[in-house]
Amino acid sequence: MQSLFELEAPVEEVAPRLVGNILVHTKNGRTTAGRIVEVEAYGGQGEDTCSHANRGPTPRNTVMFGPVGRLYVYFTYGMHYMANVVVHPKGVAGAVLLRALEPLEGIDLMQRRRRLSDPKLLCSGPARLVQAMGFGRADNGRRFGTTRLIIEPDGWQGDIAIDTRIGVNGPDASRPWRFCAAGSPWLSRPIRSAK
DNA sequence: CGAACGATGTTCT
DNA sequence: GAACATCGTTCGG
Repeated sequence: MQSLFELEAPVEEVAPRLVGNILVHTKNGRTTAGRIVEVEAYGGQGEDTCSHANRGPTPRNTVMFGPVGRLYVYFTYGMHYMANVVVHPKGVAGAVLLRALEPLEGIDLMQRRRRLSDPKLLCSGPARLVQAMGFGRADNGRRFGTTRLIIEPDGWQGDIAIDTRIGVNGPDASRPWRFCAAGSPWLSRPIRSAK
């Protein structure tokens, strides 16, 4: 990723721009990669009741407040990790949750990590893609832009489908902050808003 | 099909 | 003590 895609902008503007780019992770000499097809935006302190950052900094969410271009990994539901790209719009916290990838490279390794062969189930969900890509707690705060962790532009030009975020509650749950590659067969769930 | 639910443990009130 | 940015399985129509 050359210029971090101008990540220092409002998170709801950065999030759709990340769709179509390729997430690349190299671990123990093996590379897995996938096209980002689904993301969600999460805002800063006092801006978004659905965001971990809403109530201010805590031990868990410190990476969200930190420098731009880092990976924010957290643990939830007693068994799952999820990963975000940290965005830094004008000094406030913000992050883009990675919700689904189209598997492109290292699919055999993804299948081993997931203990599944069905390609549709490898990266179509925030906890699934984290497992397939080999992310974990140790990757919280890791910088993008090294050979180990890259977001690669790819010239992808497709339509963005917009929806409300999945699995959140509260006043801001109805914000249209879920951004998907329109028509992609790799989404975690279908687009609902077109109903 | 879709809806319901249990697993499982960290985080914050 | 409750909630949790989920997943995989089971159950019902």
